[in-house]
Amino acid sequence: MVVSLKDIAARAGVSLATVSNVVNGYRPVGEQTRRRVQRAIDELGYSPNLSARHLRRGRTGLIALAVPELNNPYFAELAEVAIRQAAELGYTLLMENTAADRATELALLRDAQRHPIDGLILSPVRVGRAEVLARTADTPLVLIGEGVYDVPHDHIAIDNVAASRTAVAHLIALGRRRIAFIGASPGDDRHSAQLRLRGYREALSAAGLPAYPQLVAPTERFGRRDGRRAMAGLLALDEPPDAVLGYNDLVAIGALRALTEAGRRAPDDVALIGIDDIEEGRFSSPTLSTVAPDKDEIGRLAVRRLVARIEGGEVPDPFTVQTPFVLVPRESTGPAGGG
Amino acid sequence: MVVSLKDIAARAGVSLATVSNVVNGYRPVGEQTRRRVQRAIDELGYSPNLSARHLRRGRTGLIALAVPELNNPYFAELAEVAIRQAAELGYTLLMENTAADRATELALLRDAQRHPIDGLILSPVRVGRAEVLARTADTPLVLIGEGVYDVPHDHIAIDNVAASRTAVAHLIALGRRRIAFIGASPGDDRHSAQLRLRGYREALSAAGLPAYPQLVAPTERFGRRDGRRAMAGLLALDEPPDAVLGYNDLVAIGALRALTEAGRRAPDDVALIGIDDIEEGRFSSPTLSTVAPDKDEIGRLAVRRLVARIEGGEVPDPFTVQTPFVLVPRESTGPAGGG
DNA sequence: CTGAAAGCGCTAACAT
DNA sequence: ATGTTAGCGCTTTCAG
Repeated sequence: MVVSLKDIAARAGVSLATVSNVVNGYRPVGEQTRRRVQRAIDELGYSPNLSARHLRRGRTGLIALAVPELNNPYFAELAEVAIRQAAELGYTLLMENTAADRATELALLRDAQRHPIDGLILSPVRVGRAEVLARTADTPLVLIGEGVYDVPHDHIAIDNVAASRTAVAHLIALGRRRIAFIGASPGDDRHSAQLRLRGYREALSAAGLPAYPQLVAPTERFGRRDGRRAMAGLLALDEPPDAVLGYNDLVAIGALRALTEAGRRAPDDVALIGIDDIEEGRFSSPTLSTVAPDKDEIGRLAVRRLVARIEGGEVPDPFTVQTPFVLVPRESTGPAGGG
Repeated sequence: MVVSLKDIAARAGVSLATVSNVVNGYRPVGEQTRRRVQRAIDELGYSPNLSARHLRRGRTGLIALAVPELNNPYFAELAEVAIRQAAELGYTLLMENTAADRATELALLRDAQRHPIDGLILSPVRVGRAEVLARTADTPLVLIGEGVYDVPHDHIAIDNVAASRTAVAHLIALGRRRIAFIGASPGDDRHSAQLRLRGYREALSAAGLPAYPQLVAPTERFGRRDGRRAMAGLLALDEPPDAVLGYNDLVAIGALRALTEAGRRAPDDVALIGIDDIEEGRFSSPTLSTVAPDKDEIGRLAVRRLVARIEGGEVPDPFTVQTPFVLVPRESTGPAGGG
């Protein structure tokens, strides 16, 4: 049987409003009354009907985190943090998979999702500044992790250009000279791929190294198999690279596999580095060097920011936060022969 | 601005009920009327307020998938399938992380989650038959993937005993004789760990091989680092194993890393096999042999079954489905020296 | 085929 | 400190 406020009110001999106040603490309630109501609640096992509450309040208590791939451990790790933070703030977090699909991202921006939500955290990869600016939906929006800048929304991201510059500088410091980049975006979209490519070029140029176009390998998507295929291509060159930056750790791990299959070794023949710091990279052989964003910080900040927007009040203007990152050298770029 | 049924009704000059019928198709509507209403809907950009609908219908359109680790790629892959299937059936799927915590699992069984849901898919690891039987909540429940049998609920799982028997038989067929199992559950819970251990023992016994107790390594949890620690322990034995079955792929990958760190090789020194067939195992070096459950089937079936229960109608009695699995031999158990 | 109206359970404004 | 009540937006029964 399902008990409602009314049942509690009847049992405790008080009005609906009083029960509601005991439950929500919106108005003070006398100690005696409170106890009686609480007892009725416990005895009858009442829990509020959230649909009714939501209808009345105009809010659902639900926020969504939309990411391009659920399967990517980076996003799984991020989701874990975000879910916890959301729960702490009294919200439930819904995972949404855009599958890196432009239409899906646009639909989300338009608020056209199946379930009503109070706010959206979006990791956009196929929409850019223009589409975000054109948005008319008024559900609060927080952007994470990609390169859509200068829009009137909160945005939490690492500095993609600096991250990839750091990675390449590390390779250069180790004496590598023919450095490849795997995971350029073939089209105009996937903004972060372009930013990471830019960082790669900047690092080369800063070191006075030539940029060989054939060492920039585009990929369709950004998973392990894409990294493997691209690396196989690079190894088939007359002069293969002596180091590789992968767009992310997954791509780098795919590249590592291609290397192994070709009978070459990292870091001896080719040094490898990725970006993301997924746990997998700590257990590969060799372990994978990477640039580690602060996932905890990103996840927590995104949720807190969004909830602040939803609940209104004294919220500063939308702003972009660049969260810190650190270089994590591991075996795949270690001194050759180390291992 | 937010448009409601009333706005559409006014615009189209019809009653609320008619608009509702155009939207839901619950009763037939005249062609003329339908067109007029549809135009109003398009012009004003109406979309139903789901909180109101849910309040009225007594359902939320939300189902939850509760798993012990979001981070485990096996569950991420499963979630991806389940989310898609749910969407196809008009439901939104909520991910819930039990963190393999008994209290959390019990709370879910009691329907004590933050958000109201129409049904629950649970992968229980710390509760057993008794707790499930004691459940009084009437939200439909589908169990997946673990060893809670003979309860009046739908249950989708592989045959854990058979799966691990198959894995060990494979190792034996390759000539291995000192076979270890990593990932025994230290306590009484984590039922599936016990089932897989049983399969391991059955396979040894069927082949007339001795079961060395020191080759059964318990782990606290079931991640990569647990596998690594346990393997390091096994390698320190006077007579280390010549093959290892990991409770799951993650544990096996951790074990593989420990092997590499110890300067030994798979499969030459120790053959390795896991269970789950996560993508990571196709890219490790060596690639990881495994027993592959049909994740697509499990995810789809679980959701379909749950939705059938929710929507009532002609639903057969609760039943257990054992989904198929296949042995996937890869390099980690390949002929020694093969690569 | 269409309309009127009740009411799902709750919160919050208005009374007392 | 507590009670009364309108109404959130929708579905669905009852009338016509």
